[in-house]
Amino acid sequence: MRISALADAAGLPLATVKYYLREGLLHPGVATSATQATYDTSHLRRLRLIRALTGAVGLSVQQARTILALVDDPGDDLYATLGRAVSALPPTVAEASADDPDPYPRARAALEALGQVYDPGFAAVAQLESALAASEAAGMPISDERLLAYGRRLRDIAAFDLERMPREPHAAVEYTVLGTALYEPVILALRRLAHQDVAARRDLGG
Amino acid sequence: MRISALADAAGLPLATVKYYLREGLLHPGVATSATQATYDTSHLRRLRLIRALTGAVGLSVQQARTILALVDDPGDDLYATLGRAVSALPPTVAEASADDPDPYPRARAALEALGQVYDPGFAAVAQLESALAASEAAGMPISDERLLAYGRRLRDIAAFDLERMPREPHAAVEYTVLGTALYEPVILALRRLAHQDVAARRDLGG
DNA sequence: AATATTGGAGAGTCTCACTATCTAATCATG
DNA sequence: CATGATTAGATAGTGAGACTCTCCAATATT
Repeated sequence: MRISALADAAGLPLATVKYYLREGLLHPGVATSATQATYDTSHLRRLRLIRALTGAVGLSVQQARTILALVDDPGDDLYATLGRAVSALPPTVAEASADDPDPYPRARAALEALGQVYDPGFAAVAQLESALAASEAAGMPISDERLLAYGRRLRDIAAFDLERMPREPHAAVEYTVLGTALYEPVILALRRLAHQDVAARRDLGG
Repeated sequence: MRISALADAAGLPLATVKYYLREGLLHPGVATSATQATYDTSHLRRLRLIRALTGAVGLSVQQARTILALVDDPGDDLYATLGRAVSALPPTVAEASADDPDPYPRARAALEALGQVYDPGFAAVAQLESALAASEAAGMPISDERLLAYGRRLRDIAAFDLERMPREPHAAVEYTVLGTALYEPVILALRRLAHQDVAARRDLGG
């Protein structure tokens, strides 16, 4: 398959495919001459993944590149790889100053209330802190009760996710990293729909 | 309070505050002369809300303006208002062509499996469709089992949210619209942290 | 032989979210 | 009350990001 056929198959403008090649999101085809290369289904699959990440998930090209690089070339430590993936995901959050003894007080309190480990090195802790701070600043702080309600259900979801993790290391990384990113929009959409559904039922009931 | 004091209090550059005024995100102060106006704590609160929406929640200025307009001036129909808010939230999704008999097949099947109402006019349905399609295109389709697992927990979360809704209509709209947007980053961060926690426990246990 | 396509590089475009500059009027202060 | 600082409001400029276009020489295809 030549590049224009690839672009057609993916439903993308040729110029965009060339752009992704240039940016290193898409691996080059096999060169057959100075002005020709062939592409296969791996390129097509990759393009679909790129569009899923930059589209529905809402990543920038830079963020998508980071995620793709982790999937392509995971280290031997699933933990560290997941950590790197999470810190590439939005929201991007400023790094805490090294000398702050308690950089994420809200997140620390929240995790203690939930009985979960608090590791300030994990990017999601900073993300939680900024999300809690934003809610508070906007005048809608999150109560402990709400935190517990949310935390318990999300823990169930996370447990479900991990139960399905493939055993083979490379597949496990791919599943974990992509599953974290790709399923987030599903989760948000389901919550929004559940609001509607629960409200509808409540009204009908009385 | 004058505009520079307001900017200082909010921790924002003066030029940015002026920009929000121009864009209609921030209501004008009370003019005391041709070149002077005074601002109060309502302006400060609004600035904090704007930054929460454009920062942690990740909305564009245009999206934030839509959300803020809904909170400021809700219709008498909470349903319709929530619907408008949801369609202002990312991901932005293309409208289905009017003559398509089944524009959201994946979302329809999903909601049927969950036993929830399927209303193709609700923006979150289109968002769910695009999230499911993206997962599928990326090679990680969502099984019914997973959908049920997620759906049940998110329904619990939604039920919790609605139980806490204030009675007074204006407050209810504010709570619902802002709660939908502001708590989403919290939910994503908690899931990411739960992955880490569950994985850690699993490793310790076996 | 004539026409089309390609890889690769560079430049152009469009949107966004600010950020800066300017002007005339008004304030604050010594 | 003179003088420097601020202000509202308008216009213009900036830098990043994600494409999109144009070129060119070298093949491919017909």
